[in-house]
Amino acid sequence: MRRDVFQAIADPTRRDILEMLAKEAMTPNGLAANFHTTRQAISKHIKILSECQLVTQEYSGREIYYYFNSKKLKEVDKWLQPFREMWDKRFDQLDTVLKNLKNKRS
Amino acid sequence: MRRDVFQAIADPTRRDILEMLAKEAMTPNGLAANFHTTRQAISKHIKILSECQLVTQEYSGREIYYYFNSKKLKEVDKWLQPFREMWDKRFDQLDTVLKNLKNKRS
DNA sequence: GTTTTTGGCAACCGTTCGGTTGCAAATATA
DNA sequence: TATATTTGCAACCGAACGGTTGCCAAAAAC
Repeated sequence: MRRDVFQAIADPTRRDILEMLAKEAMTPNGLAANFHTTRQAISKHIKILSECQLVTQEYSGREIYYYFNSKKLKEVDKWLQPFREMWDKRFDQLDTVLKNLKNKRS
Repeated sequence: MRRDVFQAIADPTRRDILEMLAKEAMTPNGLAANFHTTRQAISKHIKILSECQLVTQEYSGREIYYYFNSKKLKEVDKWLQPFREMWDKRFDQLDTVLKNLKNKRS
């Protein structure tokens, strides 16, 4: 079972969940109310997000509030970095991009 | 068949392929030589990358050179933007992030 | 104490995924 | 022309994915 951030954000529903949790911590039921699926389906998504630490939890009686953890998204940002330079700056080809990738591998 | 950039980069082999193509255009055989799988497996990955326009192709006789298209990765970058502000700047919580997400939805 | 609400867990189902093998088409080489 | 190389396509396989239903435990409400 591969479980990394890239795979976690591959699903559009999970991306929506992350966006909602970024605004405010929510319970599984609270989240599920915003989707056209069952609570269990959402719970499965939450479990995946938890496993790669994109969300954390906090118990409050019988309710569980899930919190978004932005730090883990850094991994994606980091991977994106060398490519970003390809469209960001004046050079729209290799050059420093190439160097960065080579350093990365060494 | 859902075929978007997020799903395309979910697979580690495909991310490796993109990094290689960012350095230089390559043929399926050339790419496959760098992996411990069959050429056909790599071809399948290339097909997926092609379908969401992360790579383009150019024929040269019987060979096909695949090129990396960085522009499509902007979609990921764009989605990441509001979250990036959560770890980049002084505020490590909502605020402008919240605003950005709300504008995005409207 | 009974009932309702919240939420996890397990089993199941159809589909997709990543991979392999086999084959055919097209180009290059002998 | 015969042969070898490059590549895509189709069929198949086991595993994972996304979803559902059913059930049970714990906390809250009555």
